[in-house]
Amino acid sequence: MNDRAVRPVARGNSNDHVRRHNLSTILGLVHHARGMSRSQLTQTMGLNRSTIAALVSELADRDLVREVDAESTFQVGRPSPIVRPSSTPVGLALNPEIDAITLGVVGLGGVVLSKTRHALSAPPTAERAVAITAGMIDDLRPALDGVHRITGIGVAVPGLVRETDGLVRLAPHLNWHDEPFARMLESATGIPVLAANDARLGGRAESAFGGGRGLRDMVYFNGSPSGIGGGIITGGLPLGGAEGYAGELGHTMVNPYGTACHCGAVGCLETEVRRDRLLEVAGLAGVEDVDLATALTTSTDAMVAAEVGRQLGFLGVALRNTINLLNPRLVVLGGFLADLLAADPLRLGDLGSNRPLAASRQSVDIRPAELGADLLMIGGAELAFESLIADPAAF
Amino acid sequence: MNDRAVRPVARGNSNDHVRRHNLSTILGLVHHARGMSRSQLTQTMGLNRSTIAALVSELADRDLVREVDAESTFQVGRPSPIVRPSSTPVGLALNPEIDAITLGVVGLGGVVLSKTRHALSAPPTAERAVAITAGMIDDLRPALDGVHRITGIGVAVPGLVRETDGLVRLAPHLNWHDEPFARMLESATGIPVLAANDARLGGRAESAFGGGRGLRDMVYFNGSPSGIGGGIITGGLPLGGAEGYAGELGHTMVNPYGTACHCGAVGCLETEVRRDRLLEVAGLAGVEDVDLATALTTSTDAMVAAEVGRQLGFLGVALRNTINLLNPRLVVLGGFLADLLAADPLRLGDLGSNRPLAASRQSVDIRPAELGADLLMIGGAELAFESLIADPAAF
DNA sequence: GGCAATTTGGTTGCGTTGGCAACATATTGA
DNA sequence: TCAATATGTTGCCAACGCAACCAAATTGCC
Repeated sequence: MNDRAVRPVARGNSNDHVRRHNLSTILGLVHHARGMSRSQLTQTMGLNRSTIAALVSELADRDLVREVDAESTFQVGRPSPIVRPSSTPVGLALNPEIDAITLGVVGLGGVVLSKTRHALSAPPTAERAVAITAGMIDDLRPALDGVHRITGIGVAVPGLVRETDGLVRLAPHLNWHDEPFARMLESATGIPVLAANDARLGGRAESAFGGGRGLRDMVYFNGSPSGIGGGIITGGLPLGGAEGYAGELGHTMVNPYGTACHCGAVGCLETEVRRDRLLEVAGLAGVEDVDLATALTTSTDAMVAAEVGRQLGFLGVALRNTINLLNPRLVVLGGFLADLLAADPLRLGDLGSNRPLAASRQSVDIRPAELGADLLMIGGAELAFESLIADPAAF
Repeated sequence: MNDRAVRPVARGNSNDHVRRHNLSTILGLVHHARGMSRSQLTQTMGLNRSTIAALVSELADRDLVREVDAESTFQVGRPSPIVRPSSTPVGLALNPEIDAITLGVVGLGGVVLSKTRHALSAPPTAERAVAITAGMIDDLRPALDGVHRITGIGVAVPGLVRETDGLVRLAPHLNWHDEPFARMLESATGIPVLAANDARLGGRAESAFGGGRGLRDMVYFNGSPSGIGGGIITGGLPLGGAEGYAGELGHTMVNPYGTACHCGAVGCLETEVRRDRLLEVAGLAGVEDVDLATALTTSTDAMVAAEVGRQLGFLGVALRNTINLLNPRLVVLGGFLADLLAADPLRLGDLGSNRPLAASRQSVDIRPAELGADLLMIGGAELAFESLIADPAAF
């Protein structure tokens, strides 16, 4: 591992890049804010009015944004037209799981237009997942043709994904090992495919449209039935690391005398903090459509309180490490970790003997996720929109 | 903490910015590579020859770089002149410690031109540190005047520093609490001052001129007599977090049954992995100028081996967490952690029951620091050069 | 030693592009 | 009607890419 890759950061900038950058910035702002007035754009970007007008009109010509008259601004002066994302471009978001494959059609602004769930009796192989997805997309096509344009497919994978090429290194519950899933789906559908870890995409979604809107530094912890993952945003950008494996919060060591984890280590967060154990002590094992949060908050059972306390203790260790390491402005807890937070909100606010350094602690908020069931659809679509937003003129 | 700061990332780009960006990129490349040929610059930046020539000549006019003839390139064709950083601009690097204040004069390219150590009998107050530093700078001025130009002062503080304004939140060993050190030194000297945590600056130095050259994702662990700190580089940039407190690797939980730490938590890395304990078991407590690495590697004492093993175990926990969280290409161990690594290099290569996820583990190297005693001078100077490199035309 | 091949530099001028300032105009609330 | 805010249009300027020319320096072959 001595390749010493020359960093491609050092790029020269030319006039071409300027326009690309400006178009990209406008589309990104409009996408994430779901619409802004032209004067707001002018202010935010610090460019001239005429320049903004020209840029917006180019985006409108390409049907990437639409200008609509503002209604009742309640302020003096000529009203500035609102620039909204066009509904023409859509991203497809895919989430293969052990018991189903979910495909979403998502518009700019993170609007989920439709969501289709294909139930499965057994975990699919990569080949089968590709075939099923291709079929689902074919079924969608009549409804999309002529109205929408697909910009790409973003896959939220419950496992480790090499983001450079979408190789699924390991998805333990799907039993996928080194499957070049993105490439496979790309050749089956002819649509550009990007893939990433599901929790990382959840983090991007929360950052763009959830509790992390406008924040440059946040961490998302996702608690799923099969484990704990995470997504980190620093400096306003998702933190990927060398190959896109960053954010594995579930494998933080929280208990040296804990259980052995499938990853080969001992006492990982995800071996100690588990949804199934909470269901078990709450007497909800096997029940469908459980409301874990209310079950935990209303329980008077000492066993439940003990297990909640135990798990919050371990979660606190991971929070402490993460806050010390990354100094985020916000930590978002999603999935069953939000239920755990609801069960004892004060516990994580203080963190007791797991206190991060005072300075970092004072500037951080710990909150439940705002986005619900559409989280992974929105996150996946962020991937699908990535190249569109990076260079709108190319579309 | 609900300020929801609007991210100032969304900046428009104008033609002015293009030139600024290009000048900055060239100066940054030349600084970090300590010289590149013009044709290399042309290739790396992807701009036209004439453009590079014009940009380089502007930098040369401002005496920020110098073009010298290349000697013996061993390849056909007209040799391309080497663009080297000029020695005129210098950054001052300051490192206040409990027993001394060290001030360095550093040229572009990270070349330490001089280093002055002012020994102290007791830890200085912030006021006294400012006064001493101002005196040291006055003493330097005759030698600098007419030859060098000071671009700024970068302070490496052994404590938590709010990087936005250089407020020292807490430097436990200096006993500083909320001292606006950067502002104080700025008004005393009239020179722009930036301050940051010492380990973070060490990480920047290793990233720019040490083992991390050219790598976009690395982590630096620094083991000092007073504790363990760290610096993180992701995507080629130092990771600061919301207020610049990121990188506190010393407060990762490694032992839930460990010692209480001054930070209020229990079992932090820096309470379990300590230089003084190593010195003690090696029978070197109180000895001056110890060579801990050789002492540890040559020792046949079982006590020494046991303590080394114990500490490497805890260090392994922190490494595992960090590698899982950040997926770095390289982990650099500095200070006494490098000695610990030397004592048993294989142990950290494997990490045993503290194995990071296979994918992240396969792509990471763990190596000792390359930069020696000048580490903090070089890191501090990086701060001092920051504004110069960001906008060379302003100087 | 001489010559071709190769690589890069120096200079100039042209064309393209994007951003900005200035002017005139439109819309709204008080 | 006025003040405030915003848009539309036009002409100018700065920066860069590129092409074309010539010059320079080096290697390697004859």
